[in-house]
Amino acid sequence: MSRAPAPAGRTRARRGEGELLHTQILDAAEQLLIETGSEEAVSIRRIADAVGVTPPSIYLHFADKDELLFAVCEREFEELDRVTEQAAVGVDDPVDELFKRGKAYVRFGLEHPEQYRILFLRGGSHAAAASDESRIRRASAFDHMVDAVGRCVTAGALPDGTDPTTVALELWAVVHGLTSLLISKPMFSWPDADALTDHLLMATCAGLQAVPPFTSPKRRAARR
Amino acid sequence: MSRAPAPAGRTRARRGEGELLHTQILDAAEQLLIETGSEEAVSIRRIADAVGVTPPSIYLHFADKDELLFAVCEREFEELDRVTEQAAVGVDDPVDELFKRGKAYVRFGLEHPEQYRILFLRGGSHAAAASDESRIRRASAFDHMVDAVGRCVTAGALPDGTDPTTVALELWAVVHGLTSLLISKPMFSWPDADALTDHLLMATCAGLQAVPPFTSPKRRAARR
DNA sequence: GGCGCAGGATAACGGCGTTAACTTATCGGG
DNA sequence: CCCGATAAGTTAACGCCGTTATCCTGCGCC
Repeated sequence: MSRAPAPAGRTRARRGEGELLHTQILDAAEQLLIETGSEEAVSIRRIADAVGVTPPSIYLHFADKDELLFAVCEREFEELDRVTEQAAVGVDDPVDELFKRGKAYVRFGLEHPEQYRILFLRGGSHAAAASDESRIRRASAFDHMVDAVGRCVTAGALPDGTDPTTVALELWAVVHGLTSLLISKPMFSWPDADALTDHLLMATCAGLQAVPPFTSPKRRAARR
Repeated sequence: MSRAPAPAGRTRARRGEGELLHTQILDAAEQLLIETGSEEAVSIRRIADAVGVTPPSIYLHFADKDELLFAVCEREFEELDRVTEQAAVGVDDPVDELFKRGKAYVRFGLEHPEQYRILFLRGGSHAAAASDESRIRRASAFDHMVDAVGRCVTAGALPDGTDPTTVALELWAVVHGLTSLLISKPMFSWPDADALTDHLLMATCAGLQAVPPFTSPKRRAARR
């Protein structure tokens, strides 16, 4: 695993093309992350070597390592949105659409475990600031899920008074729980992931139809 | 935040009492993890300083840092079992018991976020080998959950033919999904965590009662 | 043709996990 | 009573890491 001594072919970018290195860095980091399958194996120095540049040059384009890794995964997860959208095309039954989206989500997470870990299983430092609501929403996969839940409500498949955002959060929690457990406990003797996702989503949807919608406890016990 | 220059009071253990340092290391690591709330801030050197010993001495008692951190959290999560067991005492309705256990799980995770992250949100290297099924089961909180689901089945609250282990996995995924999202996306504008847990667990349980039990897809489509 | 500045490179700092080799105190046995 | 074996550490060092301050260099415009 000796660090490759750089492609050596790189020549310095021309005047306006500093942005070029930016995407080259992202590409190299992404490939390293996929090849090694481990975040800690992706070091600034390794990325720099892969691009054919010295480590400090990275900092001309990214504030720090966290931002770089997050940018890699943000790019990767634009594909998550594409995949889940793709899974929903041509599906008429809005509840079935929830299934399809959920299954596509789990499948995608299992196919990109290390990126999934970085995006969703961290918290520290500025990563927390970088993963705030605005960025999650800009990824838009979540918003699309909210819309799909909304269609279930208007179709009468979910009770009146249901808040689509809350239900989307709940469904997100379900598929995220499955995905992250499957990723981080691979030694566990799991049933078939796809069938399990199916069953749990079916149960959850059936349950959400049967129980009264979520209400915030704001005044359920007025002021303690 | 200058590293404390060691309590300086420590004197070398006597002949048979090498194990003493073992628990002192665990104590110091646990306290550092709680104080700083971040895994990366807990370094071997800091732990050694806190105990009043030099870094290599740690390796007389732990193979590497992963094993140390995991040991810390394993200890912490024996308390998870205690807490969830406590939440279940005196609860007659077996389905209500599932609720109580789930809520206690989420609450515990939110109160010990960094330990939760280490135990459940990693995967790399030997950590994967260290978190295999046998160790999860020895933590026994999961086994207790399986038993609780079993009681629901025998009480008729869950359909005949239900596999308690599968349902326990599903419920685990639900509470784990909520917990880990709440931990790693704190900036998101969440509804009240307790009420959300309540609602999602209620829906999931209602759904599990309503839909047919999980069946493995072994021959659902014989050989592709 | 020279000069400003974008696009890098060099060198270094402090911290990290880990290892090899050495030291020291304790304790059972002669 | 002392002595050597050995448990319980220490010292010194290696190679990696992220990051910063500083310096260089050649493209493109006047």
